[in-house]
Amino acid sequence: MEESRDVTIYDIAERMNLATSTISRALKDHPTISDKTIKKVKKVAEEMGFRPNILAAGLRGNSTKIIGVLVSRINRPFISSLISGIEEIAQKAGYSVMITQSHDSYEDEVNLSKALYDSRVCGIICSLAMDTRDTSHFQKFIDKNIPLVFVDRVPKDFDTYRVMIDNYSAGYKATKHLIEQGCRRIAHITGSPYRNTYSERKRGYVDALLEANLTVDEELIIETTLTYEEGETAATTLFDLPNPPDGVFVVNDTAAVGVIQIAKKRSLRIPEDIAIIGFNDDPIASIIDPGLTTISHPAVKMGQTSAKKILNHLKSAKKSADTPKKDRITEVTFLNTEVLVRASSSRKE
Amino acid sequence: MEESRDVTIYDIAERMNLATSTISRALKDHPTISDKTIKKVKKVAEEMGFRPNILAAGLRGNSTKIIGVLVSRINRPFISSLISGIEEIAQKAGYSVMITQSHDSYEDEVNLSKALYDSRVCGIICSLAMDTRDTSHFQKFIDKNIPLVFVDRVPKDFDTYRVMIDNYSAGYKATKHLIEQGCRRIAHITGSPYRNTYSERKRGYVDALLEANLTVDEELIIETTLTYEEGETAATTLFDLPNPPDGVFVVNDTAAVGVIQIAKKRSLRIPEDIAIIGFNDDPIASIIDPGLTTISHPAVKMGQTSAKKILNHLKSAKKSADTPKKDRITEVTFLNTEVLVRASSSRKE
DNA sequence: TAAAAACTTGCAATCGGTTGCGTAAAAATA
DNA sequence: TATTTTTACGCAACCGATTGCAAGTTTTTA
Repeated sequence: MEESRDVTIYDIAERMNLATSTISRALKDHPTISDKTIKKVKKVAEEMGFRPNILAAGLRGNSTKIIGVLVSRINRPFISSLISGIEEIAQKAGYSVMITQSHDSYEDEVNLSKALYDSRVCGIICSLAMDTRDTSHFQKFIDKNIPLVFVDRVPKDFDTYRVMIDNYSAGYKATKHLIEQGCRRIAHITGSPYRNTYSERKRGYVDALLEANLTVDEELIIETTLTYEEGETAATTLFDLPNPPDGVFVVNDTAAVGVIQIAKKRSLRIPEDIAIIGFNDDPIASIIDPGLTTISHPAVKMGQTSAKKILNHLKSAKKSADTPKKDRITEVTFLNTEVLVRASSSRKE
Repeated sequence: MEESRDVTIYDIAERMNLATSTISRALKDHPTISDKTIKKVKKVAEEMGFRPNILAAGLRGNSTKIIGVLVSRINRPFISSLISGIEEIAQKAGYSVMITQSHDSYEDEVNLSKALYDSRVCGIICSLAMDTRDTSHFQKFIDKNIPLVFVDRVPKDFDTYRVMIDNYSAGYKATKHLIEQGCRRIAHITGSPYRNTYSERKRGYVDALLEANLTVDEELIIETTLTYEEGETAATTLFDLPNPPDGVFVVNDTAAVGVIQIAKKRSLRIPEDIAIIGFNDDPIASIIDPGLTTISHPAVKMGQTSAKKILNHLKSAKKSADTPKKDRITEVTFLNTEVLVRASSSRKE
């Protein structure tokens, strides 16, 4: 078992009687190296099985080709699809992805942001933890001109890239759909009001109600952590009301499924007695019986878009290395959402 | 906007009139440094906001504190839970996780294994691509004594850590369960025979049939890529048979759900006409109606276990740096599986 | 043909911890 | 008090690629 040392540019330089600087430049098509030399170097490098030491390059340049990802939890349909999209784009461009999960804890988020920073990630994509209010721990990325993309769960007061859906409009559409199905007393099961995703959807919900001259009953608005169990609990509370709702807009499918199960257990007819709409279009939405009407949004595409923002930023930053434009970036990308009507809400043909 | 340079051990050394070597050693409790000095150095480092440059350390030691992960696809319930478990353990130990997905392509797997190797990961956890037959691209990790863990989809002829379930026994249990429910003609929808996960389950299936004196009908064994759609297709084929099955053992829940949907569409009674058992206990299994009987296995725990194998290996390797034990490692860890009986197969009270 | 311009390549410092080896200082032993 | 041991720390090379600047060579221009 030979401890064969990796071949370095020094080995190539020695073999070719050239300087390491020439090798280094030739390998990345530096314009001051002649085409002949470039070709020869590349050929020899190939022959010798040369693979550049990423760490050495990173140390020198004080940056890696790693995109950091910071999300609440990996094993959620939406998040894992998001990551899948990120990884796909990154991989194609020769970048790697480093994944971390905050478990929806602000404290973890702060620590992980530091860890990613220390890892010299070339960019970071983050979806905020449920209880994050202060986002100053991300400022260091801005200061170092490291591209930062907030995706889905974004802060409202941070000038940087944002990739998201129009939550207000989605909430409005969802609620309006229920109204169109004849619902007059629509409940709303939501998450932390600190997260734009939920506060905005709620805003859309409220506006849709008001527009239809329906009253907004605080009793019908329940704040939860959006688990399946909490969906069940919220549903129980709602159905036990003296004047129960005839429609529910739940901000994620997991909790919405909990609502369906309770409704079924109580022999409520869906959608006749209670129409239900969820959010995300998780796989279960199309599997459950009745099919869950939901708001679909392109998770994979959101990931891809986020990754592209990072890559583009890096590309243009390289070009304009001379022009030290340090303007604050405020680029918000909205991806489309769609009401996916299924049986849980279709009262009409 | 000050381009405040990061503080290095040089800065600390200068401030304290000590050598960088002393700082470096003090920060990691090297025994030759006095406790007084260690405390002082740590205090100053803390004050100055020192954060070690991972790349520099990695370059020198030719290794990082990154665990590489190579899986088929991230956005699958089983895989994302697996990764979640890995990340959790890694994070607690101060390690990072680099994720890549082969998309079930052998070629991608080869390239990604190289990329992870080049990234100087300190260990690698892999679940093989669907069509991987040759695993020699992993040999380089062994040669460099980089711990390699195969998880779930493992090769049969590679001496290294393996974390998996007893697929044979699981397949046997699943089939036997159907037999106990009175099924006499049990179909089997499986994946690539090159993957241990599927070939072993099939072996268990066959043995369970033989043991019960049931005939093994090749017509009832269908090989697929295990998507929802292929589950539907396979079900259609089976149900169209002149002598259709009265039970189906599907090696994943996704395809099993496809089977259920087709059965329902054809108004077959589940489980009276056709009993169905899946594999994985994906979230949909408990949501779908009827509930899908399935084989559960601890995805998160498999991830955790895999990560621990890596960490333990690194720990013991550090201790026995003098004892250059290079024996081939063949450590197989089996995690438990369980038949989760739900409505899709319970014919009896 | 001489001088200027353009093209190629080399030199050497740099990034920031890590570590083998040497040595000064303090403590233990003779 | 002299000598051996132990303790504590410093020196300097090292990991491998990158890059500003210098310098040599060739081509172009006057």
